[in-house]
Amino acid sequence: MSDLLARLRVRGWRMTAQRRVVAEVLDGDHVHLTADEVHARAVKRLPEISRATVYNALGELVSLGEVLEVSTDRRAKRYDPNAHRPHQHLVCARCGAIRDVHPVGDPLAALPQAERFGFTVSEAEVTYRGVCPGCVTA
Amino acid sequence: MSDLLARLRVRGWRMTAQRRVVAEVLDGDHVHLTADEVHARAVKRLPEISRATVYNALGELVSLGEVLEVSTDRRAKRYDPNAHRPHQHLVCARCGAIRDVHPVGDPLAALPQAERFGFTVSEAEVTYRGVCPGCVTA
DNA sequence: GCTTGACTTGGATCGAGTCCAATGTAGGGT
DNA sequence: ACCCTACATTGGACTCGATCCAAGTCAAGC
Repeated sequence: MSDLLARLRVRGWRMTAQRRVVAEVLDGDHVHLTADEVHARAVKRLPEISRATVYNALGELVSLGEVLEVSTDRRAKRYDPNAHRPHQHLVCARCGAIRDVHPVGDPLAALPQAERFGFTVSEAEVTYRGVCPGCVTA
Repeated sequence: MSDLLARLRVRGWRMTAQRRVVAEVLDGDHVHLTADEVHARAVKRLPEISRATVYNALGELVSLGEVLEVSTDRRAKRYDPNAHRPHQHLVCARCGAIRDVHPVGDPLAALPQAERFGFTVSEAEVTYRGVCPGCVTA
């Protein structure tokens, strides 16, 4: 879909085989992969790629703002390639499945000035928790 | 303030020296301590208490609903003794300070049925991020 | 094509948390 | 008061995700 590779090249991101593969993995499915899952998929295309490189590449994509980090629990961080549109996450408490969701209104607006305690508040991150259809019936 | 110890006893929580100390630490200051910080304070009163025991006690207080777990980043979980009133958290991106805040309205209500994808949604956890007054001037 | 500064590697290391078998003890029963 | 036993504690080993590092490799500008 989105031409992540092209955008990265334009922004002067030094392109290597490893980085290309990582970017391609993320640009493919719009699921929320862990670093290890990204590594597993990357290995299929480039067997020698190391975990450290995957971590490096992911970290850079995050600081470039092309990918979002999501940590909904104490397990592995997940990487969300859908960085272009603001959204929140809905997580299944049983199986850990994650969906992007779009609540109405700006969650930041719900925090009155009096509740900001002098902070410069820049972001509101909402995690909805529940049980997904699959886990309810199972 | 809240008589955590009394409530625990009433609920049949088997009381040991270690558990008492952990409960007292949490009931004292209303700050958001990590497990290690709880342990450090507990050791002052009961030098032999082990980390594992602190983890056990904290875990039980959480499942009893007397304490909330807060993980705002990839670092250590923090424990929030203010479980009796619903609230959200405001976190300083620089120093990690946490404040309890009370946004207006129910964040759960902001998620339309169409955005729930068949999940049974039970909870909305909001983390506001920003920079605290101390870190802005520093 | 050379050069060089940036990238990659894998193995060591780290930090938070969990697990476990051995030991200790709270609290109900008598 | 004392005993029993089910439950709690201990600390050291272990897990898991992530980060660090020094040595080797390579993309891209000249």
